[in-house]
Amino acid sequence: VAAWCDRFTEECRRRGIRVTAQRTAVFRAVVQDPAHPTAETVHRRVLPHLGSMSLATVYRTLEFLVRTGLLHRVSTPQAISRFDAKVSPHHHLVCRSCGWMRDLEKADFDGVRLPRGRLAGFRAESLDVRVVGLCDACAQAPPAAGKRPSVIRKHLSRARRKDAPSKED
Amino acid sequence: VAAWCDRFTEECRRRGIRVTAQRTAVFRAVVQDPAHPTAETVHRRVLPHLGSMSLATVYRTLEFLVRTGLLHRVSTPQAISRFDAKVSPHHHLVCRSCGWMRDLEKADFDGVRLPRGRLAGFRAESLDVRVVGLCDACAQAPPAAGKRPSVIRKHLSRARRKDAPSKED
DNA sequence: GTCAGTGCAAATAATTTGCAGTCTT
DNA sequence: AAGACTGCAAATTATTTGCACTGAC
Repeated sequence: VAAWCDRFTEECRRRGIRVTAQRTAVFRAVVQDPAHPTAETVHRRVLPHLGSMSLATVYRTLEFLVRTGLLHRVSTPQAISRFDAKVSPHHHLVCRSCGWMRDLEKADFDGVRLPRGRLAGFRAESLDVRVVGLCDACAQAPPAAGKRPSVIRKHLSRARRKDAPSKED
Repeated sequence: VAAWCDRFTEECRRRGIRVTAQRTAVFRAVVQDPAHPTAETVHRRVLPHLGSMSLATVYRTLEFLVRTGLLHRVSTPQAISRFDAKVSPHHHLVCRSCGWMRDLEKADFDGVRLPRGRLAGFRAESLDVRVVGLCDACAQAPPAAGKRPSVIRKHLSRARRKDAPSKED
């Protein structure tokens, strides 16, 4: 973990990217969280280390790091961006209910190959296998009576989302 | 295509779901568009047929159809929801730049299996292979000088998004 | 006739941005 | 010192919702 952050600093220096406390903190927050945090989760995690950091800067920094290739943006069924510090090829487990994610090793799907001939007119760059389902917590959670867990966004109020998506620390 | 709509009507009747012009139109719009339209694209496509339909109803209807299992919601790198009328297992091609999507047959990745033992504490339900890259149009598009195509949302202004994401009819 | 379904406009929620001040190189 | 980075608050954009009305069964 610390190694990643060192490599991060190196990489930035090498590219002439300024190394600020905020950038380092954001990068570390993503590295530390295997659940692939949202911008808001990153913000919350970064605050204790920096005293203060605006959410806007978190967004700007995440965006910046994605653009420079130091982070990846991953999409979830909730249509809320999450971020991944592992930029080498790998796959994902994703909870369709809360958006929680976890990495799967590339080796878990080593046999998967691009289907030749199916990709006419498309420039394929990467292949991502996602296993979709329910995470532990959501599988246990009461099915909410008659309601099915499909109305996604509105149930993830700012307050609640603080807990679910990033269980581990 | 027409067959799908018939099956749609049947299925609704059987379940006691009211069949309205709007629902039929929304369903057909999704069926007809292999690029997996966004809510707004659906809205635009539905207008000529109905004379008028509010965007709010489009959202409500899409949400409803997803909840009843008649449509699937698919996530994109842009964090904007897109919809898919093919509810049987299959895979996707997705453009990382404009969000355009296309189906890949299940057969294209038939060898893919869930990695046993890797899924402890996770209730896997489905497996989705996504080939990420650049669609024809985005691959041709000028790289915008020094800018990389990563600042996603802001470049997809309402006006522009009308064109790109749903090329085919 | 009844109640689900719809339109409209206002409310939310995630994300972006203008501007002025601060800090890295 | 120069220009990149940040904070704050306001702006955007996608999506949802309250309420009154209409239409499907």
